[in-house]
Amino acid sequence: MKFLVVDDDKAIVEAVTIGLQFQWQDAEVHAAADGEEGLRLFLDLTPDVTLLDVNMPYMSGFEVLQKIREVSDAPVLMLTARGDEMSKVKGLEMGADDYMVKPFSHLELFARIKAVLRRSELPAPVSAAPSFVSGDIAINFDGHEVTVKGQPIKLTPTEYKLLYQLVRNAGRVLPFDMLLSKVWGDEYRGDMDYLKTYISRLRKKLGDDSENPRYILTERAVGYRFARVAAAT
Amino acid sequence: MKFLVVDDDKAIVEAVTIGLQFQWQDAEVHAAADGEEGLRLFLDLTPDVTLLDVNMPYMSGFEVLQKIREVSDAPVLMLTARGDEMSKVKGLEMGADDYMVKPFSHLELFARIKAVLRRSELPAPVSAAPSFVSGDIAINFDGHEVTVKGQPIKLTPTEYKLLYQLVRNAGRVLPFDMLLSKVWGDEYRGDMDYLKTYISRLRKKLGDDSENPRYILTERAVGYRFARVAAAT
DNA sequence: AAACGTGATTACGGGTTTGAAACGCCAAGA
DNA sequence: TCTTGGCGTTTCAAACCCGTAATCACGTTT
Repeated sequence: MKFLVVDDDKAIVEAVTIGLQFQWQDAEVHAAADGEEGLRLFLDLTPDVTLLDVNMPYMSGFEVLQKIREVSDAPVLMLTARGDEMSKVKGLEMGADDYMVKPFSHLELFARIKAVLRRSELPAPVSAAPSFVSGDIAINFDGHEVTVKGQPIKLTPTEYKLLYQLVRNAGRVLPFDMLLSKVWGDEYRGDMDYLKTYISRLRKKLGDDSENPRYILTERAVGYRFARVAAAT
Repeated sequence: MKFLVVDDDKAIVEAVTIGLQFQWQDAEVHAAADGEEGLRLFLDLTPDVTLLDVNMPYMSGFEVLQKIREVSDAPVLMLTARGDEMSKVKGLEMGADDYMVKPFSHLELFARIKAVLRRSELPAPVSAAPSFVSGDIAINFDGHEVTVKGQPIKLTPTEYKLLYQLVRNAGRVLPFDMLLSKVWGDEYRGDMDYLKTYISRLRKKLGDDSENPRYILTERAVGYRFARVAAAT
């Protein structure tokens, strides 16, 4: 879940950021301190939810909201110190999804964000096409599906996680320690035994030959690298 | 536009009614003075928007909301004299779209109703989607009707919600925690027992074999996935 | 009042995955 | 050629994960 927080009050940004990361484990929070920067980040990042302060230098929250609504229907919650009616009504009429007056409770903010997300979360089109293809291997990340020469193969969770890390960084050498910490956890750094075992299992399932590997290449004393191979026609 | 106002304070009902009729010329406003009547009217009328007071005789607004959410996703705004945090958060978590504390400005109320309507009317593709078909299974989202090989089967509300989540994201792995939070609520994250039981029941009713499932596939240690199957001709 | 349907919990069995160790092989350097 | 460090493979028992049946509590219906 990607959030954008636009507010010139650093204390608020920080507090909200921490709260969001606590509520959504996969929260990716970006922050902007003024309207212009906020709009730029919005266009760049296309966040899932935007929290927008009204009173800001350079460009007010209303202006930012207007620009956002010209190109996007993404959920926007306005935050403001002013509690007056017309400001609220104006924000909502302009297309904001909710409007909160500072100071607000974090619990309420999160509950309102969830309420808005419930409504706006479209069924997010699931593409049937694999999201990664290399040689005979195709991977659909949405469905955790891996096929070799069109045949689906079964991977255990750990095998999948390892393959995922390799493929995500295809073409780049991943140091052993980095793979260990990403797949097993930080405390497993240096424990080559796991890696050796699982790389071997992966190669077997992918039909790769360690003597002459096509996919998982070994960089001696450094790490592994997933080969970027032209898709088989 | 059909509204339902549930509140035991006649003055509020009357004022809101007049306001609604002023704002929406084609407004059709129904009123109920207590929770039971409110629920009954809701089921009878299927209003476009429901305004629900929390403190009412016989059946609290929370109870009414819960019952409503078992069968419908229609927009609900809670109204209350109590302004305390937990009450707001509870209402929003239970599926309310907004939560206003009395006394409130009519302008703000209408602005919020409009904001909620904007959101809830958009997912036209969902409600318009005639039905979902996969293999021998056909689902009519509008009527909550599910048929297997042409035979209609009865699902309990919880079973339906679970199936709905799976089908809505057919082809995508849904993590256990996500299913738990969507079907039972955020506070149930980690409680695998519910999921296991209901998945088992669903599979039985759908005629699916867990050893070799056609529809609900298990991604060990990750989640469940509804198979994307070509419709049986 | 009794039967029923539903949702919430618990307990248990079977299969799969994982961790850990042992062994084997190759390549680089002495 | 020998040695050693670095990587690959296999094996097996313990741990874990999932499916299902059984039970309980509660509210509704007959």
